[in-house]
Amino acid sequence: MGRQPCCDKLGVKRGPWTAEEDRKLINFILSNGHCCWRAVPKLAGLLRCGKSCRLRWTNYLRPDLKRGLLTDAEEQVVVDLHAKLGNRWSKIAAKLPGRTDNEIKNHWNTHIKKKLIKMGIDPVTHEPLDRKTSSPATTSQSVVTADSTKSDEATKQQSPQSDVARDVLLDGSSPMESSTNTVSTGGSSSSSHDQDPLVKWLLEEDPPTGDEPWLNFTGSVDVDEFSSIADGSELPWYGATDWLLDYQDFGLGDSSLVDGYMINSSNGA
DNA sequence: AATCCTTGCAACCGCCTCCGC
DNA sequence: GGCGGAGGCGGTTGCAAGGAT
Repeated sequence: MGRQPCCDKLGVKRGPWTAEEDRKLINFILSNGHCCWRAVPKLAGLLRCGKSCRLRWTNYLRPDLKRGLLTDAEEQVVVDLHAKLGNRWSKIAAKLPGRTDNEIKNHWNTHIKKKLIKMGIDPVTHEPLDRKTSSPATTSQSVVTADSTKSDEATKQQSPQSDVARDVLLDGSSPMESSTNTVSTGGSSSSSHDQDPLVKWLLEEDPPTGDEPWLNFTGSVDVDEFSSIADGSELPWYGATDWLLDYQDFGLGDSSLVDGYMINSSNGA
């Protein structure tokens, strides 16, 4: 049986989102939440597929997102988590509030990977590159690490060798050494992950907090009235929307979005 | 100044997992 | 237990911006 496409490709817009589309999506989710992504585009008046809407929201529009490059400390956590979890970006992202799996994945591929290679660390196995060639047994074990994205068991059997990358970063020239140590307790001498509080934290399942305002926000804000909210303090995520002020930096400053959502600008300016 | 190359990131695609029926 | 729909995830692509030549 053929798999049904997630959405009818005919009449579905693709490519970069416009400010107007963003505005519609934000308006809709504010008013209704996102109970059913497939229905969102239709109800929001968007010619997008639900998947695209979800992606846009989670990766870009969500009000709790941090913007900008990952800090050194965050980068360190990513390396740690990657050594233990492999390419499970969503799990890694879950431990970094305000960061998305896509963002972390991109940052890994564009920054961290190169950094590790430069340091002589295999970004896949987190082992020294030279050791990889000299020890086939170790390498094959490390492949489990790399392929462990589908296997929690494999992840738990991870070799302690995977700490090498973290250790190098910690012992290296990172200016965030002290701050990373607050996260990476156990440091370079951690030979047993079971005793590492970080590992416990890393492998912990995230209990759903249910506090996410955009999930719980089922109030009936009238979209048309929304733009009339003067100071923004009535918004569920008030205080977490600073990034919206940067919209003008994205070249969207002249859009109608500003009228409706740049509430903080009228507040702070 | 023009062209080419590299980099960074948003977005898409297809598969996987979960959950309700 | 099987099936199908929906959401989630990770890999990959395409393009714009910046840098190098």
